[in-house]
Amino acid sequence: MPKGEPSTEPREAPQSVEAFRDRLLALNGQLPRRLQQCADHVATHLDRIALSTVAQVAHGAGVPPSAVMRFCQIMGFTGFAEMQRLFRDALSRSAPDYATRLANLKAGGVGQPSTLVAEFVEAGRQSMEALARDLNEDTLNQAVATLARARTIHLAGFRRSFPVASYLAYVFDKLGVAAVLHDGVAGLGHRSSLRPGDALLAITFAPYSEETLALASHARDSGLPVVVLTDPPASQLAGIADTILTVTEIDFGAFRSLSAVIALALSLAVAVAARRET
Amino acid sequence: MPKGEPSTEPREAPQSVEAFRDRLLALNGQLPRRLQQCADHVATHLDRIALSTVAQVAHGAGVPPSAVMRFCQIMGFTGFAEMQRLFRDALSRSAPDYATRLANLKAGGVGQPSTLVAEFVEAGRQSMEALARDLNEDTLNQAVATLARARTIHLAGFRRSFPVASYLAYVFDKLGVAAVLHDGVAGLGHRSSLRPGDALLAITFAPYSEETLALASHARDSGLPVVVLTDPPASQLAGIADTILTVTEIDFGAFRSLSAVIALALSLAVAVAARRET
DNA sequence: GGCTAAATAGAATAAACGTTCCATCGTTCG
DNA sequence: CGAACGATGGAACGTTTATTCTATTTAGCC
Repeated sequence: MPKGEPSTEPREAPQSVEAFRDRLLALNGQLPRRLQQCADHVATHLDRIALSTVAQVAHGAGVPPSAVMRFCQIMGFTGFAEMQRLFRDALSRSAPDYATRLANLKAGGVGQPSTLVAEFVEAGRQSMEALARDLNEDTLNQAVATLARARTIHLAGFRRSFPVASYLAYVFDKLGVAAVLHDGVAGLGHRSSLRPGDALLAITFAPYSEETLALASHARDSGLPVVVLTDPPASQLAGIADTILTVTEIDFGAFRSLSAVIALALSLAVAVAARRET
Repeated sequence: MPKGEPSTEPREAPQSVEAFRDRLLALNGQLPRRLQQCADHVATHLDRIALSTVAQVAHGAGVPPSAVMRFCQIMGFTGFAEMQRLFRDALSRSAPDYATRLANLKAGGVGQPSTLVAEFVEAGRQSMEALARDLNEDTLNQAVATLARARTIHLAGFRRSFPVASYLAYVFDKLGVAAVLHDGVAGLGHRSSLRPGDALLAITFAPYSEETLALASHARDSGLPVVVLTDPPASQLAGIADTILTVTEIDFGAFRSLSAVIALALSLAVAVAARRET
């Protein structure tokens, strides 16, 4: 970063929420007290701006309304109204009339296929939000580190977890990462393929399948690290896994969309592959 | 429905967006011209209310502002402000600070696992929205009808579609619907299991896998109905499928989240099972 | 420690907006 | 055909909310 601090000088207003965040970051630390309070509060409640008044934002930040106005001007806007428009536009673009469409699909009547689609879409969306909200970054990093060290990654997932495991097998193959899918074909386990230096990635949801638990125990006994992808609470698994990644998948009826699980699994796979290459 | 038309009489205001829609439906057809215009416009742009002014809604509906005010009162609210509060509350509940959280995850830095999660979550969410937006209900109903008539449903899906096919096999099994997963284990096809009265459900994305195309052609030649779940444009498939369901899955990098495909596939399965039971 | 400049808070102002009211128009029913 | 009622549009009103201004305080610098 060059000397001098030109970033509080007037400039044109951010044209997107991303640009807004960038400017907020650039300003951080070189603002007077009250404006810094505004910046802090706004940064952690970006989504509220679209629906709040100046007075509400000011109250949230613990400053008088006039401080919020100065903050808006420092950010490059003529005032609060112009800043708010940026967030309102973003908000209405993000949900053009998605909600309406969903409601229309649902309104078709119970049992109609389109109603089911709406319900599953809704369940998937909620699952995604839950994943983003509850993700434990430390645990994820730990899982990536463990798997990146492994020579071969063994994948376990049966019944409803099998699609996830098989997708991981496909993705690891494409990424050039050695992985074995324990699919139980022909009634055979692949236990003998577990070698020192390998790791096990198990996907299982309560009630846990016996095959998965057995395989995990076996791997543990052989001294291999075990990473488990499951749903909370994972209390039963504490004894047989080194790293436990939990993900809350919202069900609709008896079935789950797998959206969040797959998103997490994919991230894990891509991160592991990236870590290996470097 | 009893005689008389009490539904335009004063009553308490709807407490939820669902209740609002219900009341809108109940009122439909028994409103004076201008109020009906308001109702029509509001029904198709439910999401805009939260962020619009009276003047904007009025302009959108092609009526003077005072007509919108009367509409709000007919709906049971004291005025536009009270009605708007309902939608604003719903909007802020739906995105508590999901957007902020996503941005924070992304801000972790390129290559960080948490950044990947944010990207996959975002891709999944967009895919879901695209599905809800673009779903062709007629085609879906047709697919359900076709599969519900089949004695046995044959499932085809290889490579990255295999997780979807295998999940469908699991779900059909749980639902008590006869289904065969053509998994290509041992290099065998299951062609001989295709019998008259059966149907084929194939999942494949461009570039289409040869196995799937071959199986679909074979089924077609045998006179079996073929339903395909694929991505647009599906022009190549027109010749070998009776029903083509398209779904746009947003990719992140080289991989797709499968969220939308799975949601659609699940809906299909549950609808087919429901249709059979009756 | 006093001088200068920036920062702040609160009140005053102005704009935007929701709401109400009333005169006019159209429709229906006697 | 005419009276009565409901619907309509537009203007006036009052409230809410953004914005500006200025006196006062605070912080920085010689």
